[in-house]
Amino acid sequence: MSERAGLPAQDGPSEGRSARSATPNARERVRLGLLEGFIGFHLRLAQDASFRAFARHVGQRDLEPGRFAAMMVIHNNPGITPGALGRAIARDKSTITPLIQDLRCRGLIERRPSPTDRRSATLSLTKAGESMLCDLLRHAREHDRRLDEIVGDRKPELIRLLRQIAEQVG
Amino acid sequence: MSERAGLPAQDGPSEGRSARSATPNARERVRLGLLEGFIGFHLRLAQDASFRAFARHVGQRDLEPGRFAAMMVIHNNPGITPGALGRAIARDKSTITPLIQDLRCRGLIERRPSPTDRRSATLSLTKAGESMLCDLLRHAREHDRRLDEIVGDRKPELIRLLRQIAEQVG
DNA sequence: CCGAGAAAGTTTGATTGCAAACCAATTGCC
DNA sequence: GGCAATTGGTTTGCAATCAAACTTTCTCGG
Repeated sequence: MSERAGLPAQDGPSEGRSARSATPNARERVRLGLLEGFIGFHLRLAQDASFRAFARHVGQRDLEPGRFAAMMVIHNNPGITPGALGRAIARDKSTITPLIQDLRCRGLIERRPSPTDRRSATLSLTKAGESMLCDLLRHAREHDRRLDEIVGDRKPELIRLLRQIAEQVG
Repeated sequence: MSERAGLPAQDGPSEGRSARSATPNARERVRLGLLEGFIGFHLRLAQDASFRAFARHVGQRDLEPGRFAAMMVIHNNPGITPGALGRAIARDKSTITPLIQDLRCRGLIERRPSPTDRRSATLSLTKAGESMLCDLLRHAREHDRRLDEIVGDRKPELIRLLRQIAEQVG
């Protein structure tokens, strides 16, 4: 490591505000040092910001990004099992159980015993689930359009990179 | 195994490789549908994978990504306040409090009352903290090099995009 | 067949994180 | 100077996760 071990100039002990809860950013010069070059760090910031924005736009109407993704996958794969769903959206199976219960309680999905495997179950959207999803999709698109604006024509490349990271960093 | 329970499985460009633990092979075609085009979704998958890999490489030695980032920032900004730290790494202030206590308990950072503001405090790494950070940095670099391989020469562009997302999606 | 081991889900425990309520100190405004 | 509004931090409550233990059911080799 290096960069600077003991840094001299300490531009006034913090002030302004920025990243989180409030305003864009005033002048709060915090040095990130090597962190600046870590992809993982920026991934987290971006994901966090995106998640938050999504929750604001869409979540208002009773559904956060996670649930939304789950419903999308179930919609596209009616009869999918909880396990496969978990793998598709990268959630542990123990996280899926309560998620399913929640969606079921709200009458959005149906869960019936698998005809071929008595341990397992199959999931599908209910009528209400379909229409809720349809509604959500409108807002989700709107949100993603915001992201699209930011990345512009680099979107395909960005997604390609992100997917590679997700798949290959193992 | 009756994978992909009832789905008609066809063209879908989504050749879903398993995401989470286990199931390395087992061709499991889950269609993501529109989700495929959502940047936010891929951000989450990538961030999750990255986080996990980091934790495996580095975290083994008692420190997860979050703590590491915090220490990096403190290292680069000795005397920083908890609030400014939180904004720098995008963590709520209420999350910072216990984090600081934890690092303090381990003797990695020091926390002293701010000379200028009696509400606030200043943070800095201890000797032990510095050497621990130095040690972590080696492993962190190694981890990030893995990411670097994946993104190749698109790294600057990727980071630029991620930062724009983090900043502008407010 | 039968038993060993894998796999699907659920349960439980611990961690991480946000948000809102709260307290103390500071700043601003008159 | 004095009081309201703001800001820094802490506390508390709650949601989302993961990991590991456990139960039931499947699958397979012999």
